[in-house]
Amino acid sequence: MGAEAGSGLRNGDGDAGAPAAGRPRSGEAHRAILDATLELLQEVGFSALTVEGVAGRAGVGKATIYRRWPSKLPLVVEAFGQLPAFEDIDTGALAGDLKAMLTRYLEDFLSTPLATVYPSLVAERAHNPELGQVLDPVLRGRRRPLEAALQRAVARGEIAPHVDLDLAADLIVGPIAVRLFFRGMKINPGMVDPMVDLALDGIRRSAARTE
Amino acid sequence: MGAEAGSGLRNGDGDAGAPAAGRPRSGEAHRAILDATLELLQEVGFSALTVEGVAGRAGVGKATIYRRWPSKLPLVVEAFGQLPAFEDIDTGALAGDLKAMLTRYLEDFLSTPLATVYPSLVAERAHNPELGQVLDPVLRGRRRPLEAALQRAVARGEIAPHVDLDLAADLIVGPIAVRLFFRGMKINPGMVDPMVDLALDGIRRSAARTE
DNA sequence: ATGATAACGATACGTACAGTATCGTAATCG
DNA sequence: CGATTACGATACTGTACGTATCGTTATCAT
Repeated sequence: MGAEAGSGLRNGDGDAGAPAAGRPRSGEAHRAILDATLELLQEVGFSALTVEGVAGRAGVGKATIYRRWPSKLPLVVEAFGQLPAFEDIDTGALAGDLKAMLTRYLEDFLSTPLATVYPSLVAERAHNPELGQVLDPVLRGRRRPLEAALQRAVARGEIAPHVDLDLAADLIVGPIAVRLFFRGMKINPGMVDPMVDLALDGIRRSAARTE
Repeated sequence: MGAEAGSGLRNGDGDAGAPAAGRPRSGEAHRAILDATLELLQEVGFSALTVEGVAGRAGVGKATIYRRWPSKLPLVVEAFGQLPAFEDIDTGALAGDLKAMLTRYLEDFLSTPLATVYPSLVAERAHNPELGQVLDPVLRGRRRPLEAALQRAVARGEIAPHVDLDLAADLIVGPIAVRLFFRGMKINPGMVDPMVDLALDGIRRSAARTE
């Protein structure tokens, strides 16, 4: 459950300390398994991914996989952790930061299996609390750059100090999540600018009192 | 693929027209299957739901299920269609409408399997285009009341006429979707008001010019 | 060197479930 | 009343999970 290899009883390559008797685990096999997992996730998606398929693609026995990961799910979680997340970009202004970061992130969705793996893990977590405990820290780390940009904006005075930044981050990411996962819309980098602008300025007409 | 029973070649109970020879399909069995599907979805979630389990719970043979739905997925889609969606509430003001509708909707998440079924279907659709064609119209219908409330606000002058209402709806729903599905947060009706307020007013400080 | 240990790829196995096919039975139409 | 079709039940095939067991190979301790 650590940040390293998972829940195997042995150490793969990093994390020296215990000497360990017998043949050490092959870091090469470890990487081959994760690479094959990502490849197959991209090709067939999560639900059609089989451990036997991963073993075959990686040139590895099934036991070698089950020796490291207790089931298909933790394996996919670890492979998912290697996919790109938000990357912090500091343009000096909130709107510029957000637009640059989101544009970059959406590009990753076109070149990686993020678009299929992400919802699969989320769906599994919906009725699998254990997965949540492993997945949530990963997801939280992925959006930290977004929170950093918002904090810079507070320091700059662009955001009022009382604003809930956690909620603000959800407001920024929300429309993308909805369109990508719930509505299956194609990803178009041109949709980023109006999205960010609306989240920053709000839906309601600012210069009109209703009554 | 219609709005009725799915893709069976016979008609269940509604839609008179063809006389049909032989024993008619049992509407009772139809309902028992859908009810059992929803029960099991709530109990074990989507991925652990088996057609055999549904048949057993419904007191029905497996063939009776496959005679009406070609596979597990369309069955779940139809069961999903019976779950509650947004309900239009007109309070006379945009903020009131949205807060009331979202509060009501979140309550439904606590009393139905919405919270597990929704992400499961979405995940499956991510790498299953056929499902998207069946699911998307259902999802679009579910949020129509939300769009209606936004249109009323435009007519009232609460929203500037040039605002993209489709995007605005995503901005309203986004934070809930993110928190519920991606972050696995508990549902708290008290989170609705600040959520709506932030989406309406925007993240950026309105009375401050950055430079 | 050599023996103990453990991972390696390969493969066989038991279990579970999807989806199909086939029972004998029951309901509806002409 | 006979033709037709759905019914619940059950047997069947195929696939994939997860476990166990091959003989082999790499590393450590002696």
